[in-house]
Amino acid sequence: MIELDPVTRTAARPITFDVLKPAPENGTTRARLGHLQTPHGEVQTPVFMPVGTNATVKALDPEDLDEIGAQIILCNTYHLYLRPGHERIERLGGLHDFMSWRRPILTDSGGYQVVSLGEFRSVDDDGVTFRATHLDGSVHRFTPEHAIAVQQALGSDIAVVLDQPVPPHASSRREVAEAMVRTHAWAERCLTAHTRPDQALFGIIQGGLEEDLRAESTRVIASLPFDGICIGGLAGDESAAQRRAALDVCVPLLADDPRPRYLMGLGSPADLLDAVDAGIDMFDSVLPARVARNGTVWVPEGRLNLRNSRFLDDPAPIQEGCRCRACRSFSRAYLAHLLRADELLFYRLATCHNLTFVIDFMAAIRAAIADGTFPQLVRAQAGMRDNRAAEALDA
RNA sequence: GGGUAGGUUGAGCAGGUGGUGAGCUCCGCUGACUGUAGAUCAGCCGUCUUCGACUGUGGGGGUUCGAUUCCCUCCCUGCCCA
Repeated sequence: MIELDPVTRTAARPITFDVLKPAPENGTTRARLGHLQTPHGEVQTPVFMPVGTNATVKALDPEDLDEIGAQIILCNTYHLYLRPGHERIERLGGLHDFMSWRRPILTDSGGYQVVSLGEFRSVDDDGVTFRATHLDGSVHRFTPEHAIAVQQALGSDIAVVLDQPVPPHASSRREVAEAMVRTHAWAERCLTAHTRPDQALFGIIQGGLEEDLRAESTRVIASLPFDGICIGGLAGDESAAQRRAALDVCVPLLADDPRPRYLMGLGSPADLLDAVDAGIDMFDSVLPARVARNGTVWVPEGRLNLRNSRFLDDPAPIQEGCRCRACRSFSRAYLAHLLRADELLFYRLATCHNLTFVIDFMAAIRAAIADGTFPQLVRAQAGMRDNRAAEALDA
């Protein structure tokens, strides 16, 4: 049963996005406050989405995610297609039931694997052929239509088109242009293939670091009836300044566009702040969780590497006043011990902390936008560097 | 006391029967990580003046141009016998 929009008499969109507080007219910032309504609940933006590639945010369960305050998570189409299989998940009641996560889910299309599995795939105009090298080496074909079919079977709230990102520094202008044109063609094919009425579909802007290509891609993708606009190909090896320059091309062209803007793959606090300032509403990244598993935790002053011997006798929590389960109960010394002993609890606690840190950081950003102090927040954090915490400890 | 197998850089090993032992794995130290082939990866891990140099094969002595290697002796460890 498809609900009809009372005004347009067309099928209601699966999601709605309302800008609660637009960017100020005076141009000091493009940061804005938004509200996203999905079939599985609402999301306050700007938002950070933890990544749960294999239908789990590594080391956490849904109760942990609720406690952390995750509003929406990202899962991966390619990985779930390979294992356990999208049809199996569909038979088992869809991705939400399967993983027991009741809040919204956005699925990535497998487009990122075009880059990350660069050695194990080939791209042509019709799609991508992957070799599942981390499993059995079997060969799999992803076309735009297939990527949509898998995501419809999974039943995510938001699906994403198959695209072809390119690594910014390893690609010539011609390669960037070719991948962009292909991405545009695939975007249209995804729109045609997509039929699930309770699932939104986002398009993806590409164009590398070439200003004119970014602008062209923005215009093309924005001209299509997507429910949201992703900006892809940016959380790679480009500098913060290059990334900001690209955003400053894309976002102004979307100034009058009512749809949410999602910058794919960004996750460090400094990067998030800058991108919100540039006008981005949604983010995802493996960074906070991966970095946590590898021993680094984030604090307001920067980062702490719990592998460092200095923490073995440190009775303080990771971050004084932090509400996460690691900081509520445990010392840095205990966490440093768990890490050295390869104890599994470490991964859960460290991940809880970093995700709580990022999610609280986004909440602080929203609060600052709401009360008009966001530009001050940007200025206050302008010197934010990753090694400041270590310097503070040494001082 | 007799026999036997050993003693290599924090640990565990490899190698080496006259001509370069700094090789590996742990441990340890440090760094990286951004739409997850990542609870992973990289560098360091005897000393120093560190693109190199020096020292180092249980201790001492001997043979030799040259010894980790051959000889003598002592110490230590495991096992077997008494």
